[in-house]
Amino acid sequence: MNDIKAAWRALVAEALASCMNAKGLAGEPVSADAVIVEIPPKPELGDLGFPMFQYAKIFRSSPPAIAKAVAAALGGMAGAAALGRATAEGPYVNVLLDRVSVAAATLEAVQATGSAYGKTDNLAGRRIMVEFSCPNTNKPLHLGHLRNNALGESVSRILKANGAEVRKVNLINDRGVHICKSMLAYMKLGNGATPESAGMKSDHFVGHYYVRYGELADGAAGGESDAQELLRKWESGDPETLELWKRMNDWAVSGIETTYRRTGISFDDVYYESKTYQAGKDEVLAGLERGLFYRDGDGAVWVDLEDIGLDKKVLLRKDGTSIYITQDIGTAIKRHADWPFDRLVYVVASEQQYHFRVLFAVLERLGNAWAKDLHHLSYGLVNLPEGRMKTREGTVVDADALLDELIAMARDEIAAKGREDIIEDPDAVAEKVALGALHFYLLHATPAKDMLFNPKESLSFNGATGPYIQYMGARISSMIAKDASGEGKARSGAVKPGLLAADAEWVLVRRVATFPDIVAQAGAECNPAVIAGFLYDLAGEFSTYYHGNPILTAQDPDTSATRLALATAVGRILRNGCELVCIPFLEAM
RNA sequence: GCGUUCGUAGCUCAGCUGGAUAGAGCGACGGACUUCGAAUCCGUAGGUCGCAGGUUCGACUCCUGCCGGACGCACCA
Repeated sequence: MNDIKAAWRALVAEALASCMNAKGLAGEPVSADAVIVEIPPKPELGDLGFPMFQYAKIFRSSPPAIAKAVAAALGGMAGAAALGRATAEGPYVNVLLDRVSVAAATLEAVQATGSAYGKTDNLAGRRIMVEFSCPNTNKPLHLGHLRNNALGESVSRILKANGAEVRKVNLINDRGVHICKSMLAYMKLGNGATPESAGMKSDHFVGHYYVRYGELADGAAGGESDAQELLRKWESGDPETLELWKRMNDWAVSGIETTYRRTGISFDDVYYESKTYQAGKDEVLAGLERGLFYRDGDGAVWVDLEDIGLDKKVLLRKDGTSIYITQDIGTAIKRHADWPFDRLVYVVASEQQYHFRVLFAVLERLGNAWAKDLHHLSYGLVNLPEGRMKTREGTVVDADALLDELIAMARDEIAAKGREDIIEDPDAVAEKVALGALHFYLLHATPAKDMLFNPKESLSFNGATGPYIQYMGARISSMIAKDASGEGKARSGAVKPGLLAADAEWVLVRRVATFPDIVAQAGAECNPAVIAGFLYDLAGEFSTYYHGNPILTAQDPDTSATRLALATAVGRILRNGCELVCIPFLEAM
């Protein structure tokens, strides 16, 4: 649709120029890029609209008068007549596209490209690394991670659909005081238990001890000196400490990986903080030697960023151990060496905006020219009706528990609708419906905004939800299957694009034709919500359409065949689009 | 205090680089299953787009100020 818009902008610019000539007006000709296109609020007004307000000064006449002149000029241009019809509507020049040719071209494009329909080459040749998830190994994933994972995976798929070479990376935060807390609790309260002996998923097992750290003397007192002490033993390489650390980390990581698998999330490469923090220390010390940083009286290393509106920040503690930002410095440098990227996107919550501004500034100061290619994709928190999720208050929405609940609900829904015997594997379908619901919910809102998760109202499968979109896909798949088995009239008819020119069909044709533009927009903005919203609109329009327009049982075979071709194209877009927002496409549900 | 960000219907969210009457879903109320799958569809009610200025032919959209919320400004991660 963007190409059609571009063509018409050029035509309107040409028409404006000829009108200026006709009136003997001097001045800069209007460039096609400057012409504003929009979609008229009502379909009957046209497919494209061009406001004429801005030309009133040049023409020294009213916008409606200009619109009439421009529409008349367009009417006399052979190039325009072939593409559609221009009319003046008040201060606007509106264009009615030639529906038949657009419909024919769109259906043909969808059919010819199939799973590739919608892809662009806007980012061709670009290497983009996307970092997301980044779990701590002291507890299982929660709802906030699910938003992060969905965003990271979806953005990666969208960037790839725009032609980029994408590398998805994870960073496991497997060292630090918080890890030591769960280790301490396990040492004192664990009695040698294992996830197997306790009958718990291994990451939940580790998280259980992290919570129980509060039962220890130091933990209950709000102190953490014993954990700091253990961290020092860890950094000095104490064998016993390392052994326990490795065992507990393996439990945590393998449990978290299980959650990734069940949600369809994957990575091309995984970095471990325990392996990169040392590199960060080295970089900081090298920067210190070069005079980029300074050491205070206590021995801590600082960077002064006040000249660019940031503060003075500590990069190394007085005892020489590294902190959060230290390892991020090392990790970034290592990543660029491993896989030189044109862009690195960090999918991290908005609460860390300041951290990333500092990180990028430090990396630039260290002389890394690619620091300008670092991008923080900031997203808002997932809040609960009672406020923020807090581990201590037990208000954290656990990822696995939420998934289990959604799956159970989907399973009940399938049973309630009496479809257990119709679909092949109800349990597998229930899982996919649950994922569709979860991912649509997490991705339909603009990333930057905080969002509210109200369990009672959010776990619905009706209305603007993932399952609504999946349902339309299943209905279309069902129709296609019936046609293939010989039901209906479509097989005896021929596809006639001329039959798609009516308003009802045109709504869908136009929407389908817009899909590549939507993919491009989502890629440019790194915003899956653009795709999610589009899919919901398309599904809704199709739903309205097929309620009022019989397809397999249409009056005549040609109409049936043509409508089925349209439905097939819609199904294709739903399938391609769902892939981009991590919503499983279902043939039946 | 400083910085970032958000404020659209009772609730959850859309609203394209400023443009024609601000749109959905949920909830409420009323309709539609002997007919391609009712996880659906159709209709009704519901908004001075936080407030006040400014820029503009035109502002939900841009600028300023104020009010309100969230987050950050740790030798925690």
